[in-house]
Amino acid sequence: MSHSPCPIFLSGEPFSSQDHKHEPLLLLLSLLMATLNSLLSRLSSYPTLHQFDQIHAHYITSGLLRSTFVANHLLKSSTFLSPDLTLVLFSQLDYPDLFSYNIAIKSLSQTSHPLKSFALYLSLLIRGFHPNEYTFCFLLDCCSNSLAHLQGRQLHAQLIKHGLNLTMFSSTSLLHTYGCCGSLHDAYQLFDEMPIRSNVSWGAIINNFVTHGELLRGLKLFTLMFRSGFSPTNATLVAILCLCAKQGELDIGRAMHGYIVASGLELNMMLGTSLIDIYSNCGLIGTAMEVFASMPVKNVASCNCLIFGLAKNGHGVKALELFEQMKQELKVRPNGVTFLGVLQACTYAGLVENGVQYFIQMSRDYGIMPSLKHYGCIVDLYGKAGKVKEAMEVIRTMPMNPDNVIWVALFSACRTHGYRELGELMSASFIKLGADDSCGYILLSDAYAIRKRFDDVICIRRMMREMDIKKVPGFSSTC
DNA sequence: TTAGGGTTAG
Repeated sequence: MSHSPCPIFLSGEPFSSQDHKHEPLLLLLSLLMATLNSLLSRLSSYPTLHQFDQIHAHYITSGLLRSTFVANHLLKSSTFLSPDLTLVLFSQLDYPDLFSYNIAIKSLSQTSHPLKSFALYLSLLIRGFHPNEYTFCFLLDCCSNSLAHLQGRQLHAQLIKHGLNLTMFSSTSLLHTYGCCGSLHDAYQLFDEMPIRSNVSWGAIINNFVTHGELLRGLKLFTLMFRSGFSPTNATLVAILCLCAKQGELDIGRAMHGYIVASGLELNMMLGTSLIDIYSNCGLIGTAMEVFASMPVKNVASCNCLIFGLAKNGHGVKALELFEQMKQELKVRPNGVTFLGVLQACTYAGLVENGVQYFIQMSRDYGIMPSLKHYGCIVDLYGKAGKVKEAMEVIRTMPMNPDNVIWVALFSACRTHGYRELGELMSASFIKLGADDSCGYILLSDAYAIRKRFDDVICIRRMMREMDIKKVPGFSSTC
């Protein structure tokens, strides 16, 4: 341990190494600090609740907890366990300092009521503390997590008041908060005024535009970032790739892929999975498979992504082969999402029996309880195969209420496989329930049109107009 | 003397 001349505060009393009459006491303190350092180092990694409780108890019995510095270490380590635990500990502090307040505010940002942190902010001001950049970063996290635009603006004013508005960390946090609250103009203005920027601040502003669907503006900034001498972080690349996958921007996705290869970046889980998503969404399933094969490490998300890609590109059997490979060769444990992909693959390949077996396997072998989405897949599996009665039986026996998606799957099956009257009856009941999903109306109107009941078709279409229900136009994401 | 900004994936 170092014998720093820095005063150590125990019970509020400062001792200095320069004070000779306290030499025996200092020796004792040295021993105490050695023990303390050893204990603090045990807290520096991720403690288990049991370890935490042991150290907490030791601090209480030894009286060490009366030191705010020691209490702060305990407070910090409690954040690895639960924000509620941190807040309880904070409430028990007799003399919290700014550090303690900051940790408590940070913990509140991770709870379901982040804006309670403003009461702590007020309290620290009343106690005469001067908030620092940490305080504002954590408070802004609270605003971002609760989409509190007004409070974000109030903090902006406080930052100006405390002379911290142009610093890197607080500006980046603030522009992120503005972005989260949809205030892209404010975010951009702030970014524009920043005297110094980092690749994180570039990433934050690009992410703001990209997450709001403004791919071109994001890309413009992406180019500008290179010109300013900054390189994108993985987070920035993945944000752009995600939007490319969503919007079917194959050329941009390919250019990003080219950049990743040229700059020698490792195709990690995030980047690899995003590329698989783009290529499979754009119909280039072969390239998606090549990307998957070139990934040095695969996890459940990358496997799931390719299983879905194969299924929706009409390679149901290959998707099931990958599922088996995932379990046996890659030793990756499937999750609930994997089974959604597997069930969809069975539906597209018409493998009803296999699908039912996988549905059983999911809970029996992996302990995954089927969700509404899994039941939806089974209804669709039976429905598309013309087994309408089995599909109805699933709906009758499932432990939760069916949603619109499940009803629409059943209506479609009725229409496709000749159960027209049943489909009409269900669509009519669905509409009577006051559903605002356009599918029920469209299916019923189609059913009437097939039977040349055009007066009824007009009636349904009029109802849709009056209730302002619009059919979502079809679109293709392939290029 | 302890903390920090963006974090993205079926």
